[in-house]
Amino acid sequence: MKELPKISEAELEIMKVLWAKSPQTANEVIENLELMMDWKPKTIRTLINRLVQKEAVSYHQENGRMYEYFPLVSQDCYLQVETKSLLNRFYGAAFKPLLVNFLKEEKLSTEEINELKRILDQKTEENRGKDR
Amino acid sequence: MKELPKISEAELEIMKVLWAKSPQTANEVIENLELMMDWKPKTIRTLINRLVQKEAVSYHQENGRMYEYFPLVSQDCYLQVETKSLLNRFYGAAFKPLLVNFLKEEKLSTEEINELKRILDQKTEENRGKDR
DNA sequence: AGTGATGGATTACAAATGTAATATAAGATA
DNA sequence: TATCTTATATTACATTTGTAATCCATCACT
Repeated sequence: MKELPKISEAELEIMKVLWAKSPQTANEVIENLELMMDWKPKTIRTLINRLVQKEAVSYHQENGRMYEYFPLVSQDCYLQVETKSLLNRFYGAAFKPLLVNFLKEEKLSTEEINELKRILDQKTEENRGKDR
Repeated sequence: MKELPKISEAELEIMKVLWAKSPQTANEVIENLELMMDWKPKTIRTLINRLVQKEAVSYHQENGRMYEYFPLVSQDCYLQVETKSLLNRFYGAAFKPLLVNFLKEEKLSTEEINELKRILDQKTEENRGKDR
């Protein structure tokens, strides 16, 4: 249970790129992001460096002079923490209203609904015997 | 569809207090928060003022010289926006993985599971005929 | 070897945020 | 009415974030 570094909005874009594929050189990350984000290359390098400082990202210098960057925190881990944080910010741990709101608001395809139901069924199973 | 003001982490604590009960005077808000937050009264007033500037909160001067503050944005509205924002930050609108992760991680009581299933059933109904 | 290009390190600077203190004005009090 | 309280308004200042530009070292080329 290590402390997760606080990753800002802009920095998160970098993380997403590295989560999608890693390691990547700074230039690769820049190439990926320039399209979407309209950021200057220098800006992107700054963000990468900040992530390194925060120990959310690290790098090694495999072959040449260029670094290859890779994430130190997993997307899963981060998502969990962020989700809980959203919850806590709102309800102090009462997650259900969020979920309910969430489900009601989103337009889900029949297939998606079925997948979610399957997950819920599985949780019902998990509860059987423990939950009484 | 008005633009929702960006509410910071600390400011959100104020909002929570006002969402729980409003209107409240600054002093009431302070009383509520000093326990939880270990903030100086002046700090809390600053936060309230910033929320007023951002038009997330307003006030009227009902009886005495003290203002009574109340939220201008509803918790529901804010929660929706924030949830979508969390989604977008992670998946760029592909919400399903979040939901799945969410459901998997949380320990739900049987009753809660059933409530969620009911909602999903209802959505299945809504989709019938439209979704094919 | 000298020079230019380029990656990485350092520095810059405004806006937002966290965290208050000081100043002011208007009731409460003597 | 002069003064003290106290609520509100204004100001302060460090840190984080967004958004880069400049500096420095090294590799590539002539």
